[in-house]
Formats: sequence, structure tokens, C-alpha cells
Amino acid sequence: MVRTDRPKREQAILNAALSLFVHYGYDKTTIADIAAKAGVSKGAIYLHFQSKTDLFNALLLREMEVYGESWLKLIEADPKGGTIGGMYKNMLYALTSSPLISALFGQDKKVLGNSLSKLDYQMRATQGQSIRHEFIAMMQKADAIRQDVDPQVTAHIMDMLGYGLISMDRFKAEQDIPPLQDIIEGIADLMDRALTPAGGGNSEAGKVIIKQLAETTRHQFEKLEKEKRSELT
Amino acid sequence: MVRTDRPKREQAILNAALSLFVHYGYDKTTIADIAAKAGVSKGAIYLHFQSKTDLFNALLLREMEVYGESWLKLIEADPKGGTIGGMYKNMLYALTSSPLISALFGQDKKVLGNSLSKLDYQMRATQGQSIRHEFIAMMQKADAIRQDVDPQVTAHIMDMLGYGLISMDRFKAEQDIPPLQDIIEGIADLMDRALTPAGGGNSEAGKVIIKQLAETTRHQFEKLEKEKRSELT
DNA sequence: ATATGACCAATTAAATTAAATTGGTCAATT
DNA sequence: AATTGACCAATTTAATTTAATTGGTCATAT
Repeated sequence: MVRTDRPKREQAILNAALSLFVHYGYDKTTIADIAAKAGVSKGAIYLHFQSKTDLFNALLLREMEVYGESWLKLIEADPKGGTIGGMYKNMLYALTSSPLISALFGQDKKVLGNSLSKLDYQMRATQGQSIRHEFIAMMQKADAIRQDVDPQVTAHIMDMLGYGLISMDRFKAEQDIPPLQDIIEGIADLMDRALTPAGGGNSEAGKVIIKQLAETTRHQFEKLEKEKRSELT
Repeated sequence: MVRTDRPKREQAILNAALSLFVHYGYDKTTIADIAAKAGVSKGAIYLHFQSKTDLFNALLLREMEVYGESWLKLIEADPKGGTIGGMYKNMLYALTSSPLISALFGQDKKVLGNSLSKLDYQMRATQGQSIRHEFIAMMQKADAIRQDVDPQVTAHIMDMLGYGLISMDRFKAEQDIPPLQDIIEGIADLMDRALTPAGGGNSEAGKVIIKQLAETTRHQFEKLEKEKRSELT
């Protein structure tokens, strides 16, 4: 059939790949599996992607864009989006809504497999995802975070919580972990109480910075992926 | 030599085992290694311990006692030991000062190896170590923690931070991690600010509960180990 | 033009065998 | 009575071979 439009089928392939990668991991998922699930032939995959790695990269790029977009949307919609707790909450929600990004962030060996974990994917994820202390400093300058906290330490603690959120299941039994939503809300509350300046701080200025961060992060992701793609030609 | 007194040599063996286990892991450490390092013969090890597993259990028991003791000592000495942040800080300090307990708590595969991780060591460590929500509830009753926090969630967040503290190095590069002490102090500060009731709360009552907790934990450890030892006879 | 799937080289996994290590014992020694 | 270290069965690790899988191609079909 000549009528199948390419973009649509490309998305179908990526959708198939996403669910298979997340479920069975990169290594255990074969091109044939993806083709079958997407309802196309094996050869067709190679009409869209140069290689399996390239396919994974493309998927990652798409998911990162989804992640960035959903984060931005949450920020826009949230009246409390300008506080540090609100910002963090939205980030975590966005993060947990994307299983692939979560897997990357949590360095899920099962999903990443061996061929991929050797590459610097988790490094890129870490760089892209972890809270930069410069951001905390900016929030301080805008009076959205108390002046007397150490940006480095605060950023690191936030990283710890992000990491813990998606990898505590390796450590605790499922039934001992409260619902994800409750944890996220709890963390946000904790952050707000501990880090908001006396008097409430400047939530409006905070929102501007946060939106900036979300956009920068998104661009960073795109750039990283574009680079990777071209370098693998 | 008949003159070597048993307790002293037993400690020497445990000391040797500790450093070797932490350095090379359980599997890669042989009885012969331990004997050599402790300056005794291989056979002598079996004059003190029934098996390698038994030796490990004995070591664990000793280290848990050290941990419990050092925690209690820190609580006693700390004028702020009655606040939730102070309590947590002391717990983390005690934890990080014991490499074996840390390895267990962080489920360090390298240290625990394969033969041990199959056993329920980490489960026991988790049970013994993680913050019980009942404790949070007690602190609330004593007005040492705000009434309107969810004990389950709060306990879990504290677990996340404890876990993150000793396993973030798997995730972030060494140079991106602030000094341990700074992180611990930062967490303690965060906890205090977010969880202390308006007006400061009742720090004295808190201290009593915390001391109770430390002692209970210690007893729990002992009981668990004693059980394990007898059951392995 | 597009799409397919049989086909292949190359990698990976499984099975098999051989070699080395090690937890634990005990006769000999002090 | 206490301690040792050579010794052994049993398990682990390493090496080797064999079998299966899979990423990627391309002649053929639509």
C-alpha cells in the first residue's frame, strides 16, 4: 500500500517500541517484535530508522518532548506553580507519567539492558534531569526560596527525593510504599514549608524562572538527542 | 598457645572479616583470607563460628550493637536531640559510621554478594532500619511533630532520604555529591522546619520517645540475630 | 515507488567439559 | 586442651563448543 502516511506509521512503530522496551527491556525486545506489534514488516522499520539504536534515540527524543510538554502544561495550570514545592511536584508528576524517562532516570537495568547501559544514556538523563544548583540560586535571588539555604545541598536533596521516588520499589515491598500521589504531595508540602521565605516569598517571580527552567530543559534534551542522532550517522 | 583469650581473638577475627567484607564483598572474601588477616589459622575460625554464614551473622550483630550504641550516645549528647530533625540527623550519622550496616541498608550488591542477597538480610535490615510510621504518630501525640502530616507518607519520605544518602553514588558522580555532613545537616534542617509544630513543639517529650526508639531498635536487632543464630544450628 | 519477508553474517545464549577454588574437617602437633 | 594446616568433597569459575537468535539487507512482489 502506498497510501500509508509515514508520520503516522512512524508513531505506531514508536508506540510499539515504547511498550515493548518498558515491558521487556531493550535487549529482550527484537526488531521483529516491534514490527509485529506495530503491524508492519521488519523491513519497514528500516525505512524509518537506520538502526535499533537510532530507533531508541528517536523514541527517547519523543518521550522527552512529551515529558517537557506535560511539565510545562502542569506549571501553567497550577496556581501554586511558582513555589518550589509546586514546581517540584509538577516535575515529579511529569516524570512519573513517562515510564521510559523514569526508567532512564532510575537507571532501571531491566529496561536499559546491557548494550544501552554501557552507553552514556544515564549520564545524559542525569545531567538533563537533576536539579541544578544554579536554579536554586536563581529562585533565591527572586525571593522564592529562603536565602539561607545552601543551593548545592538543597539541589542534591531534591535529587535524592526524585531518585527515591522511582526506585524505592527496589528497596521496600510494594505494600509498604504509600500511593505515589500522596508521596509527591507530601514532598511538595515539605519543600514549601521548609524552603519558602517567611512571608510567603515571591511566587510570581518563581513561576517565571520555573517556566524558563522547563523550557531550557526541553531544549537541552532536544539538542542532546539531535547531536546523538547526527553523530551516529 | 593456650594463652590467647577467646573473646579477644574473636574480636580480631570479626575485625578482619569486617574490613575484608566491606572491601571485597562477602563472596570474594574467603575464610583463609580472614584467618590470615586476623593472624590465626583457618581451623581456629571454626573454633569460634560454626560457618561462614554464622560468622557473618555474628559480625552483623556486633555492628548493629555498635550502631545502636553510637546512635544512643549521639542522642544523649545532642541538646537538639528531641526534635525530629535532630533525631534523624543522629540516626544518619550513626548509620554512615557503620560501613556494614550502610551496605546492608543500601543493598550494596558488591558487599553482600550473591549468596547473601538471596537470603533475607536486606529485608531484615529494612524492617529494622526504616522509619516506622508508628514512631511518627507517637511524636505527633507528644507534640514534637505537626499534627497535620500523614505518618505513613512522612515515614516513607524519611526512608527515601536515608536510602538516597547512602546510594546516591550509584547515580551521581562523586564530585557532584556534596559532603555527607552537609547533606545530613541540610536534611535535618529541612525536617525541623517542615515538621516541627508552630511554637517549637515539645522537644523534651520527643527526646524520651526517640531514646525509646533507639533502644527498641537495638533490642530488635539483637533478637533478630539471636533468632537467626539458633535457627541455623 | 513502497513494502515485504526470506536470507545471512555476526553476535549472543546454552550446553558441556575441564580446572580451580573454597568451606569445612580432623589427624597430627604443641 | 588448644591449635594448626594438609586434605577433600562440593561448588564455582573458566574455557570450549554448539545451537539459536537477531540486526540488518535486498531481490521480489505489489
